Amino acid sequence: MYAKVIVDVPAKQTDRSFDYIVPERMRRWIEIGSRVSVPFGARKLQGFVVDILRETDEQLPEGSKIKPIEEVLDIVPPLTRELVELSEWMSGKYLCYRITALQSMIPAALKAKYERRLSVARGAEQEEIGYQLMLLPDQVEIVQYIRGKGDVESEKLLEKFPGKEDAIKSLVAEGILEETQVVKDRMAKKKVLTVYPRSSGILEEQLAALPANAQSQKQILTFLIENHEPIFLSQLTVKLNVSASAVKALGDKGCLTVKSVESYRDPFADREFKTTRALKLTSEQQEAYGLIDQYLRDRSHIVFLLQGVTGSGKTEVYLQSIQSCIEQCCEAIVLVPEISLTPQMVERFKGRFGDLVAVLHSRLSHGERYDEWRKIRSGKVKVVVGARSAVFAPFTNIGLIIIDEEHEASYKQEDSPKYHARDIAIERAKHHRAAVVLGSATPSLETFYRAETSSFRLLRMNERVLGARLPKVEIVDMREELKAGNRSMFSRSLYSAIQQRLEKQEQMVLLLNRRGYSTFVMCRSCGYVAQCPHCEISLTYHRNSGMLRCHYCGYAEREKRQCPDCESEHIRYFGTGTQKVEEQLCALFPGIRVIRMDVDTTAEKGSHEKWLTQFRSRQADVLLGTQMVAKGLDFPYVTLVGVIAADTILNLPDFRAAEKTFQLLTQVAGRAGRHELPGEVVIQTYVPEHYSVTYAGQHDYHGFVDTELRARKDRGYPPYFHLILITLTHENVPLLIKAGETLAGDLKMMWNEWSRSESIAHAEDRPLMHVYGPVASPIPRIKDRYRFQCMVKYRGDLDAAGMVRQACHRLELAMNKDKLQIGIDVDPQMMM
DNA sequence: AGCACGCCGACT
DNA sequence: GTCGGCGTGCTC
Repeated sequence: MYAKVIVDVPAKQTDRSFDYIVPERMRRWIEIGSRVSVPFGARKLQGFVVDILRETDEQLPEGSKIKPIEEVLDIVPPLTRELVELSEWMSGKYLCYRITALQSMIPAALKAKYERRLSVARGAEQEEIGYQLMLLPDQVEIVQYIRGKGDVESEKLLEKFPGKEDAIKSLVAEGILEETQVVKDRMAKKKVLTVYPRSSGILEEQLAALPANAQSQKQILTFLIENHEPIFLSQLTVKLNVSASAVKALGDKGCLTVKSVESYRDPFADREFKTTRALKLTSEQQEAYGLIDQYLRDRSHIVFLLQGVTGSGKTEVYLQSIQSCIEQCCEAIVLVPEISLTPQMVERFKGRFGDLVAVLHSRLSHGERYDEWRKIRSGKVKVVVGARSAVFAPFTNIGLIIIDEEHEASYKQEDSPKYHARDIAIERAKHHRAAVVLGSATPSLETFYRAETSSFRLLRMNERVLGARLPKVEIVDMREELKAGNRSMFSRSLYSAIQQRLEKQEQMVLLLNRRGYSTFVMCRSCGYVAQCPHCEISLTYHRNSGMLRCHYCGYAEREKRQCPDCESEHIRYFGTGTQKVEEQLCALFPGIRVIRMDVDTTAEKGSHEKWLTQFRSRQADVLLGTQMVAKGLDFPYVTLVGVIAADTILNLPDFRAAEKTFQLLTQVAGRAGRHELPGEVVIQTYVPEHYSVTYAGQHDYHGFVDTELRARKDRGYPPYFHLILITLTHENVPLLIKAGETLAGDLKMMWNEWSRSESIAHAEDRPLMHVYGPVASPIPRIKDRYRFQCMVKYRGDLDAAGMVRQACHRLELAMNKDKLQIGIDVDPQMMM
């Protein structure tokens, strides 16, 4: 019996399976998806079994190098066969290594940790040491130390004997010490002391026999007689306010046993969730739910786009669909953007489905995450709610996958494998014959286009559940403000709107998509602009710390009073960040209470929730922040939403800039007036005539989409063309340009050959491919490496990814040892 | 990615 | 004449 194993080495040369013999004792355990430890060259590595060959004929060809598997690392394989197959699909689609795809599917706790241990070799006898072998005193000491411990981890040994690497090395070389390698998990399973009561009869007997002064023991026995089941020691002592010694005394008397038992860490252990019932659906909701339900019952694959305006009650449709899914004995995955995975969100799911829900989000510790994951793998839960990576939940019978706020950029992973959770969800759903529900008020153009043209089914919900009206939106032209002599960052409209809320004691949300204080620092005399020395990007001024910071690599330097070039003192700070807005608010409205939320104030764990809770309980008037304040928040007393500068995203070098601006404006506008109080929105901009701003002001998604689709079609962007972005980085620019030209040239040649071999029809949708570049990336240098990129645009039935793979492969061969880095992003979200 | 093997310069 | 530099190539 052989196993094909993908080993834990993300490199081109090892990006294939290696064959291993499965020893007799492992045959009943090993499965496709098993995690194993295998010898690989001189090392021992973790790997994943991707295939098993049950060949009985084990005659190996002469000189065959095949080795046996060392160990199967889990009783239950961490991956299902379906996920193993999915990893193959992923590596083809996103051009990543197979192992990278596999690793992204398992919790970090199962990432291998490699450990080397040293022990004294058998045969190295006590007397020999120091005499026959002529060891140094240090070495004798080391050997004695190891002999005393049995074996010692290499790193620990070095800590104990610092600077003695050579002494240890020669001991190993001479065969006195032996080195073994171990593949370990990163995380131990949590063990909890648990009290197991003996039979009730024994307990009652002992209770009667207790001396009168044994109050605590009496209490414990009474409790255990009433609740005759195992209980955690810690829970028992807290509940009854007794000490562990009293429990131990009862253990000695034979009333109970205390065992260390593997347990799940439950991050919600001390939270109680109010159970909720299904709400009555509106007719729109009912219609959407009915159709989803029908597909769940038929068990046939489909993708729905559930387009509902903010406040139309999408979540209730999700909840009832999940209920139906569970009733069909299937499992459900719910993806939400990381930022909206708040306790309130979790509560809605836990409240409805209780213990059947596992929650996966980034705030969990590795251990907690692993425990939630095990509940999924073992079938203890039927629903998982989580951010992007929860799409890999190891369920075996998925009926429904929901992606809320489908248009969110955070569903795209920015490092390898650069997958999009939406693609993964659809691929998995095909396999399980499951339904996918993509929910959004402002669907991405890709999704909307597919719903309009072909494969997705569109469900619409246009009414707000509580009958609340969409808020009135005022668009303020900041150029007019300037003409009228208003040089402040608040227009007259916004100023008076804020004033009014303060008087009425209502709350407001202000959005500015830039953190820090000033966005760039320039010398008025010579034009010098403070830049990061490692990244070609201007530094942002942070007033609190008095530092200039790079938002890409974290570089920081002290603020400047004098120009470093011309020594003039005409250093000025330009642009506006959240810090500056906060300062101005406090200056203009004395006594105003502001909560600022951005990466800088929410770095600390749990601070995000802390701020929101404070704001919800009306301890502040203003919630000021970057886009993180725009998503999914729902505060009854917010009646004003102000966008300080709607153009910040619009000016980015990104073909999705208009789409993102429209989505952001629509989302924030939806924050106002969701309850009884009517809402008002003020959007400040220098380009009030831009269609992304005007359509957002009219809450007109379709108007926006029509215009934007036309623009995309004209310029050859998604959804009409697919993109592949190839980024090359190197310290040396000429070499980089040469590499880029080689790459682009190769790709163009490949396309020409392909198109010549096909009979090209002159149809609208005939396959087509364009190659652009090399050009400098929008951020031309990061961490001292220059960046150039090539862009492939293509449409139709054409294996562009395959061509890119081949071209990059060739480039790597031609330029290997030159430390050229190649990054490939299929369907990029960002053009950086 | 590591790690071993192998071929050339600065030392006892 | 040996130790060790890191270039090259392989890992079932």
